Amino acid sequence: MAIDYKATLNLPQTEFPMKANLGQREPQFLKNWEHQKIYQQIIKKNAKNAKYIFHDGPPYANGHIHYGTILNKTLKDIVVKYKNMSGFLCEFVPGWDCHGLPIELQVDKDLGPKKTSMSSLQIRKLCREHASKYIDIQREEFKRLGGFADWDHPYLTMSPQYEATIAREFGKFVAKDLVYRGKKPVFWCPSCQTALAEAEVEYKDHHSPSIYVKFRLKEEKELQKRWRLTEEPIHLVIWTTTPWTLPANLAVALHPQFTYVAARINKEIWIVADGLLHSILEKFGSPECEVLTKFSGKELENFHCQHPFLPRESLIILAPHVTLEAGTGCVHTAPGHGYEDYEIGKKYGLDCLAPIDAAGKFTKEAGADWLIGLYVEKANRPIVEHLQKTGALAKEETLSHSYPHCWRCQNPIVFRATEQWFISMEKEDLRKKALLAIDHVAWIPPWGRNRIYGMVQNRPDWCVSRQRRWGVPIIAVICTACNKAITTKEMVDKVADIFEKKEGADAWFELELKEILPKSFVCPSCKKANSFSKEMDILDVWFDSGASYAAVLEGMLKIKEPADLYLEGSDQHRGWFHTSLLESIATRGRAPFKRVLTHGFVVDADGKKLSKSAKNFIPPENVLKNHGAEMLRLWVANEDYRNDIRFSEEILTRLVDSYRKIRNTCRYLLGNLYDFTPGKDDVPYDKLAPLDRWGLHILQRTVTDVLKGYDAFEFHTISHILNKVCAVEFSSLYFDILKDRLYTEAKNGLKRRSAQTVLFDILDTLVRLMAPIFSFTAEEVWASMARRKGEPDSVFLASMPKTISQWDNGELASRWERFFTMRSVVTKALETARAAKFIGNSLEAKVVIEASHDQEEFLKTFHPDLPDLFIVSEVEFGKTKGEWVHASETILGFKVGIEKSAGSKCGRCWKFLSSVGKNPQHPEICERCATIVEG
RNA sequence: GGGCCUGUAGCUCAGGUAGUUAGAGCGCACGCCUGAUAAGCGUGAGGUCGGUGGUGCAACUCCACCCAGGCCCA
Repeated sequence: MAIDYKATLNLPQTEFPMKANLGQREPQFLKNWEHQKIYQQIIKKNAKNAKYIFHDGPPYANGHIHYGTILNKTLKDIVVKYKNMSGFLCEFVPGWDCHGLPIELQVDKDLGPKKTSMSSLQIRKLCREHASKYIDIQREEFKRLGGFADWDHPYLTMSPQYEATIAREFGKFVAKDLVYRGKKPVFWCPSCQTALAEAEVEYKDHHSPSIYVKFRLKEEKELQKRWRLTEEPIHLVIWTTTPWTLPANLAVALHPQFTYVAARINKEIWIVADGLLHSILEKFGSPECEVLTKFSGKELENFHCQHPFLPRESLIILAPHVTLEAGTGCVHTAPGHGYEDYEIGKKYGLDCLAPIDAAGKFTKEAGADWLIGLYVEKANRPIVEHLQKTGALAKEETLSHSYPHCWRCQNPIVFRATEQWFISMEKEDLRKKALLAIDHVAWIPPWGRNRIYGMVQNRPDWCVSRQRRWGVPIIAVICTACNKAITTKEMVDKVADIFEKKEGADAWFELELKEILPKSFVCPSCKKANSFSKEMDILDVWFDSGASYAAVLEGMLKIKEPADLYLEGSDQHRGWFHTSLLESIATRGRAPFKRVLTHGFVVDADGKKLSKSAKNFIPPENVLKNHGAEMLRLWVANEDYRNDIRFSEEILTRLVDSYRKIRNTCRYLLGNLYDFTPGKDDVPYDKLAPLDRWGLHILQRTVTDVLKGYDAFEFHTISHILNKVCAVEFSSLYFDILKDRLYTEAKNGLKRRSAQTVLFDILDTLVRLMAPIFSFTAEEVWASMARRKGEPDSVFLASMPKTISQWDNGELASRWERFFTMRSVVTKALETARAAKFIGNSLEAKVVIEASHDQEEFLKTFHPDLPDLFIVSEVEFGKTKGEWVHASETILGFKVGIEKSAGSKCGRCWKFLSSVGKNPQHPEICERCATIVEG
């Protein structure tokens, strides 16, 4: 009976499954990590090492995680894992941004009309519960991704300590006199009597009067002379759809670059934009028109008009927001009733006049008795009539247009200047210092510098007050006599202490002012009153997260220097990076970070933004279930996050494919190392087969490149490197050639042990390089492999591979490179023969090489391994003959012929050799195999 | 409308200071193997480098404009 020679081979053996089944198996890994407290172990292990200070930016505690947050947290996790495996102590304290409008609005919505009957404290309690709920949800979702962090001790901007820090940081601004109170127009609902946020505004169609109003020029005489006109009155004609804002008119704006005309129309001289003259004439029924002169808008800057019905002058100003889309090119400007008007008004030092009260009724500031007490919408009619009477009205129509309405009561709203709190950008040179600091920070990618620089350069003073309830209050009191707001550092610190010791910022809503104000406290402004009320505005949430450096790095981690890294999406140039910078500059005189890394946004296959309504993305939970978090990690690591990054079904499929290659590479390695014990079976470097040394060279080069990728935060290069090296150098070259040696050589012989030594180094190195990205798979491999003595149970407690210069052998590498070029000529020749069905398995072939002397000598240095290196049975040098000859196009004079190998097939190693049958004991196998089988 | 940025094979990415027929891995097609087997190996086909003009002897690479897309602001 024939002997079963297959049983005498050393075929790979491993329990490591080919199919990863990540969706189902990952939760077990997560449980193990949690059980062994892996994060705490890592931190404990590195406790004495140099710190790499990473600071997590807080996501908003509302809703579920999405691709954006997955991308962000995974990138952070890769950095933290890498740094910790590279000999640093890199802590990850995750955080959540808890206050703010979106949560309050959600709570509002859930409450419905009940809200009006609830106290601030009750609403705040619901907001707190809402935030807590989503913190728990998001925490579980983040954990599912395989990220390591101190999940049990996150920072929350609504914790009493954090709220106290926010208050104290605000106190530092107060102490430096950077905080002031001023007016700014906000959306205001007169029927709800409250300020509205942009998100609370709905645009609906609305009928408004549309009027043209003449403003008589004050400096007529001068211009009549300049333009050589007769002594007729000159009017600037403005257009508005809100006549009730005319009492607040302080200016008429022209565009600095537009051409204006002075034209005689209806026997009067009007000034309008040249570009609109045609449409104006049409509107007025094509009256006779004589253009008297043309001039640039710039010419009238700082001239004046008479207000049409108030004893006041209107300044003529220049504004870039003037357009030629509608109107006259002369824009009625009321800084208290429009944002653009406000902005430009500030430039010209105009007052922020808004002579209406909370209910939308004119106050005595309106300047005319007949206006006082009138509700704005109701004032339109009398104003128009008044204009008509005095002859200032040029035309009246009605217009249907989109107008802002209150989302709750559905009534039209107004823009109204209200008292707000600001942080000055100029005092203490805050802006200048921030700009200076920007150039001392490393921005990745580099254009981040320009982006934030431009924003800081152009931003207005920071409006930090919000007329809301869910946030940290602005600690200030208001004098009931003179209405001045007063805040001092002492006051703020005292309240902050109460926040910290008690139940947080809720305290502000309960405490009595006598608890914080000294008995003798007198209003510093009017010097007489000692009766005050509490300021009820809260701070902009961006102030909260901007204080995270103080609360988390200084407060929780006791760190004194700036963070090494902040890592967020590119929208944070305006958000967290921005406010963190401003706060740290103002309070500490330096940036809170040394390096800021930004990533782009997640878009679909066509580069379009993901949207729930367009349904242009796969829900993340589906990906988790079907492919596991590992595939999301791989996705994050595969794409160049400095640009927007795409996610699609096809991309996912490609990732699954490339994952399989890596996984099977690991499986091959594990399977062939089943009987190898590192430290016992290793072969020293100088005894290794030349090809095995080449393997180590490739490995060394891979280590260098991968570490470079990690250090430069260019993770996508790592994926590409690992992919390519596994597919090309290892799988299709090295591993393929190695099979014969591993399977057929003596189990404990030098040839096989030499190969295994290198395979072990490859596995031991790859698994570490992979770990920060392929976290689940690396841990799985680590658990399945034999390890050197003293190595920990988790790959994350092990170190990144060291570079071993002995392995880096350029001379050897170029020899092999030359060899592989020649080898590819052989494979091409084999392919021609195979295509013609001359051979199937390459072991059926004998390779005949016709080459120059030099080439032949070179190849002979690989003797006697040439057949194995080509994976054929025989190699000969000489004249090629027969049909299957391939001449190289690139290597001059190099020709390869394929012939059938003369020998018979060895029943064990499957090579076709003449030695088969020579051993009578084993007539079916070759001599080498016979020797091995006999032991 | 403004600021910052992106656009190279089906996918993900390389392509110093402009210089020969634009590269890689994956995928795809075809074939081989059946001792990594829902694996492995080989060969091959894919690109008017978003578009249009311009400056150069020469442009994926420089300039202008346009188109598409993203973030932020208005």
